[in-house]
Amino acid sequence: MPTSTSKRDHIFQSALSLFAERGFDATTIPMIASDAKVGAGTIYRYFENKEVLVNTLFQHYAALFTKTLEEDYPKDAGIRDQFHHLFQGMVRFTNEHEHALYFIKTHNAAYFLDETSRSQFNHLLMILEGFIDEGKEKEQIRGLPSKALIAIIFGGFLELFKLIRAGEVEATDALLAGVEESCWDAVRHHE
Amino acid sequence: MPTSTSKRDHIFQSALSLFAERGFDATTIPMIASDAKVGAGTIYRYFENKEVLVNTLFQHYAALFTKTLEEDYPKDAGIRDQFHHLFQGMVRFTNEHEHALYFIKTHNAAYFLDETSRSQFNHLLMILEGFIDEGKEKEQIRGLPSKALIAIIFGGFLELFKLIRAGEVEATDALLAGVEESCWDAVRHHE
Amino acid sequence: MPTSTSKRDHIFQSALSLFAERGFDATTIPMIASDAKVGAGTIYRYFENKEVLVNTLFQHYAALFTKTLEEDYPKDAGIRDQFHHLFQGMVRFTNEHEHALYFIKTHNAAYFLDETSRSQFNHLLMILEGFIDEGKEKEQIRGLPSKALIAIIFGGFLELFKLIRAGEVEATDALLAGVEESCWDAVRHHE
Amino acid sequence: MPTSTSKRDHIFQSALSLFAERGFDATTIPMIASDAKVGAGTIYRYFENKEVLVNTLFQHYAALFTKTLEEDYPKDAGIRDQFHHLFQGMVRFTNEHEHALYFIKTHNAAYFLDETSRSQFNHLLMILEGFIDEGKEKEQIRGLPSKALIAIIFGGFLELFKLIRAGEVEATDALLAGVEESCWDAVRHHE
DNA sequence: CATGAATGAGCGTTCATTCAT
DNA sequence: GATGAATGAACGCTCATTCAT
Repeated sequence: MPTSTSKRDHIFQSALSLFAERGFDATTIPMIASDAKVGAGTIYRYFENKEVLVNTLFQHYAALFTKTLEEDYPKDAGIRDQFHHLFQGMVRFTNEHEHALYFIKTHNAAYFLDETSRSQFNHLLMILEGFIDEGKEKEQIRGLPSKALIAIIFGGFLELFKLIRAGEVEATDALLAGVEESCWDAVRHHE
Repeated sequence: MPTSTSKRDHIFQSALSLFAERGFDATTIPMIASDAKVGAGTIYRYFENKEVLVNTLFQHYAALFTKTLEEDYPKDAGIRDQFHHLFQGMVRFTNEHEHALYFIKTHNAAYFLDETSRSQFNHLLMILEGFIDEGKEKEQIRGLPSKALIAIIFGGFLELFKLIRAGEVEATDALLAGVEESCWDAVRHHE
Repeated sequence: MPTSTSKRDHIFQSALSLFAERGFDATTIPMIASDAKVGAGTIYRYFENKEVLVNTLFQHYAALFTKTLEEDYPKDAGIRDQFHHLFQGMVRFTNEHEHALYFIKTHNAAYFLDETSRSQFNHLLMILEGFIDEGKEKEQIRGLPSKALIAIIFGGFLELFKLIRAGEVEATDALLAGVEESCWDAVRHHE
Repeated sequence: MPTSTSKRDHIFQSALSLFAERGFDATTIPMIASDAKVGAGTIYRYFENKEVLVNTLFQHYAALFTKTLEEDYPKDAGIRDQFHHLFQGMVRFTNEHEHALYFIKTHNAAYFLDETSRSQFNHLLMILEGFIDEGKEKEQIRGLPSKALIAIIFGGFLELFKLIRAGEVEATDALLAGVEESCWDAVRHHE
């Protein structure tokens, strides 16, 4: 059992959930260290400094999320099916990595992100924008700024998962389907 | 016009715009003081400490926003008109208090908010939920968790205003109407 | 009585004597603060950081020493009189600024000196080298590398003052004259 | 050839050259370990801690230098020949142990030296003082504090070797002889 | 024996807060 | 009241030292 790998993982996980819950600036290295049950100095064996840590984290989960969205993407299906694929990707990804999407959403414009992180995030945006632009061309998605439409989708989705985590709502298939439908109605073209 | 009142106001305004632009943790007291053109010590004449300042600010604008939404609320009009009233309230409020809604949205789950701030924010949510619940009863709003529906509305609205501030989009009436329609479609009941 | 000026001076003096006694790397900011009887943070009101402090110190005393050497320099006198002037300058300077010359000598090649400090020191060296080169031309100073000759003069002089400070030797005029004569014999041309 | 002895030697040599080049405080244990091609922990098998290491090093080379000066000392020769012997000893010692004399000279007053190191260094000084005192008695060396005279000799010699190492000067026999002569003139009695 | 991952004390530095003016 | 110089706790980070392997 490789101890060092598990230590790096502990640090990674603690940093992810603390950054997601409190934000980068309000999360201290001692906090991460104590949450990960390692000495403060140990963090620096695995990450050059706090900014490298947050960028590594960001890139890792942005890439993972991108992969989730791209995998088995139904290129030739209808817009609605493609939307379903994307929405299901968010659901699956959030189930597997509890804080990751919230962390990405709340930190994607932060001052400390490096070029790699920004372009990683842009790649992610472009996938979503590509979908939306294609839908606009086919007149199946309404003619609003893509970023606003993406924000609506993310906003609704993340809020839903906050409620689920808080136990205020149960994550039934019906609920998920309902929110998907709501988001879809927000973006689709109505005659 | 009493000087001290205007000093308090300067501090208030500077704090609001700095918290909105940089976040609570990245905003220092000297920054606020210099932006407000007062000495750093002066801030402590009006606010016990930084957390009291941010909470006062939060409560003030949450209350003001609440008031804006409640004022002239068309109790007896149809759901769609009520929705329009609320959406227009957001527009008006943002025009009058540029950074306030963004500040509220980005700080409403922060670790430093006290009980009063949290309940103030809950009160705001409850107004919106009241509207949504009434709509659900009349089967004109879809049967989803109210908080998720509110998130979608806020999300879309704020994203729109970010784009406008960034100059990526022009704030035409048509655009505002389009986003209002999108948000409405996200929440309204479709047969 | 301007308190702040005296605080800056206390910091300056404490830093000078600690850097001279322990060296830059072994001197901590808390040490300087406690020696100067100020809070650690106070040092940063007057000096941007530790490197700026040491460079300010270096430049200040290098300039002062330069001035001492240049003042009333007997341009038209003989080499021996010029040497006497320089040696007396060292004596006077060290009496007025106990640790300064030792600090300059031990830190003049340090990695943390900035361009200004280095050129300040080069200017000082050039004065001494100018004297030596002139003497070499007149065949009154021996044909050895100027830097080696300067080192001998400084070395003897500083060692003398260490002994005086340690109380191992009394600073009589006779002693000073003797050391001056020894240094002079080390550099002068003998037939 | 026992491995452990060679490891200790590697550590010793690496520590010597790093301390001489960068100074005690700027030299880290990992630096020494990596230069010596051993693990950082291994250093602690041979030396209790960093201060013990530097003291051991200091005492070792101070003793070796002492031995070099004492070996074949021409007790019955004239003062000038004895001086030549000592000066040649410095040359030989520096050729055999490149950084040792510079390390001794730059660290002989350091805060971390223990009593043994200080007395070892005093012993070295006393040998030189013995020579000087004898010369003073015979009125062949001038009547100045011995330590000041020794400083001049060391100062000139080390400055010479710095220039040689820096490539600013070529180490010819003529140069060595010239510096020896300069130092001798600094200490010898002139009528 | 030798290693290097792990630790935490202590560094340089910032900034919320106090208080003499 | 208003100020900003002064403070020191706490930050991000380094490195001497330990100890499980």
